[in-house]
Amino acid sequence: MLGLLANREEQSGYDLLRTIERSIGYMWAPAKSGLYNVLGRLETAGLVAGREVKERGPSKALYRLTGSGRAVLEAWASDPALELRQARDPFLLKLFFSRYAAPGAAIAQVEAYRQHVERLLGEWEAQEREAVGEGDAVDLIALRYALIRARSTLVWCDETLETLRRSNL
Amino acid sequence: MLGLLANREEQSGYDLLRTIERSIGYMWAPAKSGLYNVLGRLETAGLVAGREVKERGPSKALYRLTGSGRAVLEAWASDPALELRQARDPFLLKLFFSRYAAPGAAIAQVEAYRQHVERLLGEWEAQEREAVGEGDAVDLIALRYALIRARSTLVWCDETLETLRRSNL
DNA sequence: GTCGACATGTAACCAGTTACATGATTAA
DNA sequence: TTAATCATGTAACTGGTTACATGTCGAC
Repeated sequence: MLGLLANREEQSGYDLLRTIERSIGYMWAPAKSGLYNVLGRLETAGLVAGREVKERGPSKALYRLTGSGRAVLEAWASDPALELRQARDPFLLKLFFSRYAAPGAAIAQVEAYRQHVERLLGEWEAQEREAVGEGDAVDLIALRYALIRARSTLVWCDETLETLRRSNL
Repeated sequence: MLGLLANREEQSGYDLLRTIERSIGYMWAPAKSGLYNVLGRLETAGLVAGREVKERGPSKALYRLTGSGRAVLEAWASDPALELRQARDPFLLKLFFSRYAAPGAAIAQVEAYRQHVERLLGEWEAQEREAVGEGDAVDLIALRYALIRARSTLVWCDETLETLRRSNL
């Protein structure tokens, strides 16, 4: 949240939701209620400052980053400690236990997954084309991660489908 | 849990923890307390049956899958619906906001991440060699997913490090 | 006599979700 | 007049986590 507020002057919770959709949505997208919740807690902590605004449309609160908010953001971004979290993929877990599935189920699942990844890849490639226009190299680094992963996932899907078909699963 | 109990006769919570470590640990590994908790709830639901055992060592409960447990497992494994969850990667998020980081911080983070992924890759490759010996093709499918991802992540790390060094970040 | 593996849990907390609730304004 | 977009939240729940608590047994 702090990062999203850092280079833009004043955004409402609603604005932030759309900013997220257009930028980091593919790696971090909170639920609406959660976003408003953290915004409130950040304000209480003095890391962001909000002001009420009433102009054409329902009234809203516009938030900006405070000095201590920026300090916290910079400390976090500079901290070299890796925050690792287990990559939990329910699709993969189900596939692992596909020996207990009905015949053909594993193939159907991988095919559906492949289609899903292909759709995501298309979206991210579109985002990449936009970002290249804006010349924002850092945005691209994170996006390229998603792209590379998606492409190798497709390779894995094809390999896996072949394996499954050969063993009649 | 049901899947892990399906092809093994009777395991204790402790046994399951080690089974997880050796098999699906790289994609799903609950905390101890959580595991005992779900085991209890599965028993209440009648999906697993436990019996108390006292033999050299502290007393323990051995669980086996019940008939309805197996039915639930098979239904889940056969269900073609994709359970998708957002891949949230705090490392990537931090990198995205590395413009607010101290000079050199981004490079240090990617280097640490690269090292971490390389270590994981080594573990998984060892696991792969073991599994090939046992000829378990389905275990390998899931593991190959992790391997392919890890390898492409390393490619991305190198590409990213070069980009960062060129732009003096 | 103390270390490590075996073995099981409780309590408190945390990050985040879904479902629900409310309402203003604008465009078709 | 109806739907879409703007705008903000509460309550309940879910799927976990960490820290703590307790103890047995064998090996060295």
